[in-house]
Amino acid sequence: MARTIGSHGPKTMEAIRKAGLKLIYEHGYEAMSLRQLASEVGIQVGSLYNHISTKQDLLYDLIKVHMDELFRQFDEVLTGVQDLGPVERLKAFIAFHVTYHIVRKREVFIGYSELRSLEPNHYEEIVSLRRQYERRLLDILEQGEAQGLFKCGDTRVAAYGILSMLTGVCTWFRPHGRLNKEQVIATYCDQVLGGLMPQGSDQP
Amino acid sequence: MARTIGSHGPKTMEAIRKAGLKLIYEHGYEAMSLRQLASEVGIQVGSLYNHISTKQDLLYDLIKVHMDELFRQFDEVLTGVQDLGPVERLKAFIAFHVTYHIVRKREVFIGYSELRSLEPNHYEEIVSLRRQYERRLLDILEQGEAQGLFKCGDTRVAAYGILSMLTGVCTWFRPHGRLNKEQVIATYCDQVLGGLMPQGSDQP
Amino acid sequence: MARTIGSHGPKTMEAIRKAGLKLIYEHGYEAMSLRQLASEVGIQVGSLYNHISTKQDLLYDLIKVHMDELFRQFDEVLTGVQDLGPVERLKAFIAFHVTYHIVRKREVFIGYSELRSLEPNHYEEIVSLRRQYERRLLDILEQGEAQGLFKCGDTRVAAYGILSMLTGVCTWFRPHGRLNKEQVIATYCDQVLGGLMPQGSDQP
Amino acid sequence: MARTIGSHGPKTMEAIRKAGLKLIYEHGYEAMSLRQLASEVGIQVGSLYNHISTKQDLLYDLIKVHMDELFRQFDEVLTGVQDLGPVERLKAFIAFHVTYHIVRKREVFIGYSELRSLEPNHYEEIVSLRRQYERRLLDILEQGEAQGLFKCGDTRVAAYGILSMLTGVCTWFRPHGRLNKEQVIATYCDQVLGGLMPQGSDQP
DNA sequence: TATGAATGAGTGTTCATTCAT
DNA sequence: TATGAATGAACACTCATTCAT
Repeated sequence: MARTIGSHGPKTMEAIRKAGLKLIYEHGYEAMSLRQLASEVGIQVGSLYNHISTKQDLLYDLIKVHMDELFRQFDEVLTGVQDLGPVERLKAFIAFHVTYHIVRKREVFIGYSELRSLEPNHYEEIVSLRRQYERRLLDILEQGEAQGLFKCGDTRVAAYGILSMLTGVCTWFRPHGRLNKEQVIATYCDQVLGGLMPQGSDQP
Repeated sequence: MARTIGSHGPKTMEAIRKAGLKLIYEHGYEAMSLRQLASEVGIQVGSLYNHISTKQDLLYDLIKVHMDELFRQFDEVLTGVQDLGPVERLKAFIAFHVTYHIVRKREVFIGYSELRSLEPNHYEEIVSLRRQYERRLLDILEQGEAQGLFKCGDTRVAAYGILSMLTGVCTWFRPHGRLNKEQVIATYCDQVLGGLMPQGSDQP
Repeated sequence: MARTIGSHGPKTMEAIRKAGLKLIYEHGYEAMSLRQLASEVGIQVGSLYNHISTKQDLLYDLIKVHMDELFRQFDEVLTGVQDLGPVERLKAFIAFHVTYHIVRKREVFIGYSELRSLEPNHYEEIVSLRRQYERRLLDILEQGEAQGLFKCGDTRVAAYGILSMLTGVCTWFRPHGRLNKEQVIATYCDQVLGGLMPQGSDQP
Repeated sequence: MARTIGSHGPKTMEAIRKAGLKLIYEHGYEAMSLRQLASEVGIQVGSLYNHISTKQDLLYDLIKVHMDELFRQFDEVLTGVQDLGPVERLKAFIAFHVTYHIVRKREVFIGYSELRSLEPNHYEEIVSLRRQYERRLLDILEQGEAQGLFKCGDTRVAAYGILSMLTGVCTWFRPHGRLNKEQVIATYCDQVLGGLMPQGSDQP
């Protein structure tokens, strides 16, 4: 009984990824059982293995795809400002990072909270990607520091601080809450840039 | 002739708490098995139950004690500056928060990453305590805003941002790394206060 | 092409019920471990859960099916004498009850000795069924009493006594023992009916 | 710290026996844990072992003491009628058996329902005692049969039936229920003796 | 591709029993 | 005699994974 045109295989895989995202976000990787996952998808647990190889691989896949997408969107957005100065590029970074972390809050949350559930190989790979992403921000800060526009104290500490601050939105931002995305971005732009201005600064 | 000095009961309980802290920090609550825990402590798995009632209760106990200690130390430290202005109190808060999150990095990490592993009752209680702690910072920011010393955009968003930034240290700070605790505190004081200064300010 | 004839699922379930019946009869519900049960069936303990939901549910299932079968056979047998008088119907009841309790001695034994191992819901349901069964006998006795054929003293006490007497066979009757089933039935018919006859009883 | 006069040792043992009787009656031997028992008594579980040697021995002790008491009371009561005829002695037996099974319903219930929980040695001993007790009734029936006073069909079957009937009271009799003990005894005397009477029985 | 049944290792928890104090 | 802590085996149950159909 060969594969027919109407095969719902890809649909099933997509349903698995979606349900996996939801369940891991809600209960954590260790706490999510494949029985739960299968039930959420509406198939039997054995059938999962027609689509995934192991539970671990599903986790890796979700995180890897998220990281790839993070870089893809980053490049798409930041390319438009690559010729501008550090201040403009930092603003663009903030806007992008906050937006992505609001829109993909579950992927993002899993992407760092379940790192420790990854097997060593996968762990190393993803951590390396995260470092590359941090480097994107570090580059901006170092350039700004070199041009006398920023005064970071320590660029690495500043970068970690900024990333922590911005990433935090995925834990408290509510889509229809008191503030909209743009207001949050504006607030954080002020706060971050104000924090980096050399004394007597005049940020807008 | 009841409890003698040589009694090892309390010692065992302390060993369980210590090992539990370590293992949950390293592998997560769900991934830590009581067999691992007992083995780390050096007793049989059944013996754990002479000291804890359930695995869940151990988690709750670790988090609750940590929250209580957080408030206790906060009160101890902040009492000394309670009559000073918002700027000084914010600096004291930053110094305290960073210090606590460096010294108790494992308790702190568990305290938010394993919230979802708490049973509903426990969850509500701890989340409520966290909100009370956030309020401490909010009070400082609101007072500063009222006195025209801070310009937060939105005090709540600012508070979340500051907390995220400061809390982040527990994930990357290394005791004998490039920077010591005081340098990190100084850097973050500049960054946070700079971010809150209204006009072309000149924070000390 | 779903379930095929060779599928051993139903066979396994039947083997579990059979082995469960045997082990609970021999050792009691509490004393029977699922490891014993699985071993008796020839599968791994975890595989049991492809067929039963809990140990408790297996017990309930065994007792419920037995009670249903008791009523089914009762109706089948007693329907044939429903138009006859109380004496004939009591004889039919005795013959039926003794027969069933000899043929299904294990189900019957479990059915009352493990009642206390049932969860409250299940307990209530089964006890209610048992009361309905007792009522069948009570109806006969009351009708006989009303027609002046029986002199029970107290119909309820008489019914309990008769049921206890007849049910006892499942603890001592041996299939190829000194007496066969028909002889036991005859003896008990004499004894029960003699005990209920009004006339000629000259004991003080 | 030697044994003082006020030692409550015997009192503790008595409390253990009483609590054990209650808990085994309510939940069964297998289902009763020594922790439950200790808690009911108001001591720690380890302290039980100052009074009992094993859980099994407690069960044996409870049953053995009950059997001894059964014989002791039987002898006390039946001695008074040992020179009378089978009818009077049967009546005395019925009155005694019912009385004992009402007053000591828990001991009696445990005495047969937990037989299978006894170790082989203990099991054999108790079963042997039970057979001796049955023999007491058998003697009466055989003598009555020999004298033409009873027509039992089969004395052994009749004895089992009578014992089952009378023993049943311990499962349904309620001290302040509709009927008092004397009424039950009277009813069963009529029923049993009526069932054994030779003449006037015209049922086929 | 889906299913239901199987596996074997694992889970948190309870057990009767022991023993130093 | 009582205690609290320890033991090691056992418990019912769940897990991710496999595989014939």
